Amino acid sequence: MYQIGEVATMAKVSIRLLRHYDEIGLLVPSGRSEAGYRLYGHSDLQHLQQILFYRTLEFPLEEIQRLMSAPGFDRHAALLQQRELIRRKAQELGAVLDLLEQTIADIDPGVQEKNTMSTQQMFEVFPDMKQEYQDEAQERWGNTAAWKQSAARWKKYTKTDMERMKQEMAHVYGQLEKVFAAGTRPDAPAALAAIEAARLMSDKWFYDCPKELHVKGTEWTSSDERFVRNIDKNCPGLATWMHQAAKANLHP
Amino acid sequence: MYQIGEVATMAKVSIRLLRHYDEIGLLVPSGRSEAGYRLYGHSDLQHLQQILFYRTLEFPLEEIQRLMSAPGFDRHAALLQQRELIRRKAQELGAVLDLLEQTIADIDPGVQEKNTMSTQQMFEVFPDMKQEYQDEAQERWGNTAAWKQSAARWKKYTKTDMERMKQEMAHVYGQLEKVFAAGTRPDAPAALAAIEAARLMSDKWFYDCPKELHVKGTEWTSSDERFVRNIDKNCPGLATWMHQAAKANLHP
DNA sequence: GTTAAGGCCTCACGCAACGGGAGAGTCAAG
DNA sequence: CTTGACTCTCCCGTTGCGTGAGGCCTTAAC
Repeated sequence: MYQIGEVATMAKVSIRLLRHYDEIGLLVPSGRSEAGYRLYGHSDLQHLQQILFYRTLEFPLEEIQRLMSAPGFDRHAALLQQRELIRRKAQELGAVLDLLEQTIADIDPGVQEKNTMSTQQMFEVFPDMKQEYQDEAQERWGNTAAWKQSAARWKKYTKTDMERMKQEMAHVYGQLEKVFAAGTRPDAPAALAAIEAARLMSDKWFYDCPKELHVKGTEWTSSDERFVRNIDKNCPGLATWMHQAAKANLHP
Repeated sequence: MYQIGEVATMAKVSIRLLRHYDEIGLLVPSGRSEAGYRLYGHSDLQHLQQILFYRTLEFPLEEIQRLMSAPGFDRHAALLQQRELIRRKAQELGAVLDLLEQTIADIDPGVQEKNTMSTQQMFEVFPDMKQEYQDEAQERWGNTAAWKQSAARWKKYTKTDMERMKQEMAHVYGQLEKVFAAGTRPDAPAALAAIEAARLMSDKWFYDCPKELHVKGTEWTSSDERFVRNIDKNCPGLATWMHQAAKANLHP
């Protein structure tokens, strides 16, 4: 367990930043000392590292928070994606470099050759960092309306809300795993009950989720390796089974 | 002459940003239409490009403004420096990439090998963007105290102040050039008067500038090719001559 | 014992760099 | 002469922290 100052020097960030991340719930230290000192464990450090990776990609903090505490978040997959995005960012920097070279060449030859560079050229490569990468993350999720709603709701959740949500989720997924592990067929009543509970949870915490959308949702998660790996962690095949159950639940 | 919207689409920035840059005096369009519409000329576009380069390097706007309207600012030199800095930034990104690879490798092997990565390693490479590059720009200037004071003063200057300053500077440099062009020796009374005027101007607009510091200042500018090129633009040898005059002015 | 030096805590305000309206004038086209 | 696309000037809101102020904890030195 490290104190806040140690973490700050290790990660070369300010103490204030760590406190800020605690305030907004992005990185809540896993313990407190008797005197109220923040105590960070090793998992917190991993968390922080993740956050810093996202930050180099200029993700807004809120986005980072949503991503990292999303139901299907998988560290390994996230790292792979980040690698990809950082590669792309490096390429962009390369483009800027090229533009610089060009610009230099354009005004270099001695006194004052006429500017041969078109106004289009002049600005072609500047990174529009604002969205770019986030959009990518969203595409994977597919539906934008639902996404936005989810994002909007997250804003309002307090820490206690989050706690409650986590508990509910654990319970619902526990049920699903139990039913699935028992070999229940996805159109059996017990399966339908469990999947319905999952749907209602999505509806409550994330976005309006009618049965049709839930079918879609389970389809995505069962076809995206990142989610599958996480959902199937304890129960291989669960993701697909959930999708089938959701379909069966359409016409009970 | 382009309207604000055209510039915005060309440079892929928001209209609001352009207005903001106008407000803070960073990029004041070179004209206005009768109706008060901002009109941007080609030089404004060049200016904007410069600004965007600096912004990719995450220079604070105020810094950019100071640099670009500094007495000895030279576009070509600036471009060269920016190239260097962007190269460095690309390297940093590369380092982050390496760290990502390492981290991935560290948790990849199947189930759960123990984390072999030290906490130091975990954070070694994250760019401390805050200062880094600006410091570089400052080093060139040498004296930090004077620099800071200069920076502090700039904050308070209004546009009209800037106008007045430009006029004064033009006048003082005009005098210097005239005296110099006449072949006056740097220790002649006319030279001393002109250099003293220059010193007082520095003192007034930039930072407390006793004669000793002015000697230093002229020494820097006469040994830094970027300034020399600008000062000597019309009068080759002026920078060095000013340095000598400043020395002579120590003991008039 | 106490006292001084760090490190930590919680407010709380401040700041940069814009985003996003509101309300109103301008300008070409139909 | 009106409509739609642009533009203008306020002015308030937001994100991601920086920077104290004022006060408690802990340790090491006098």
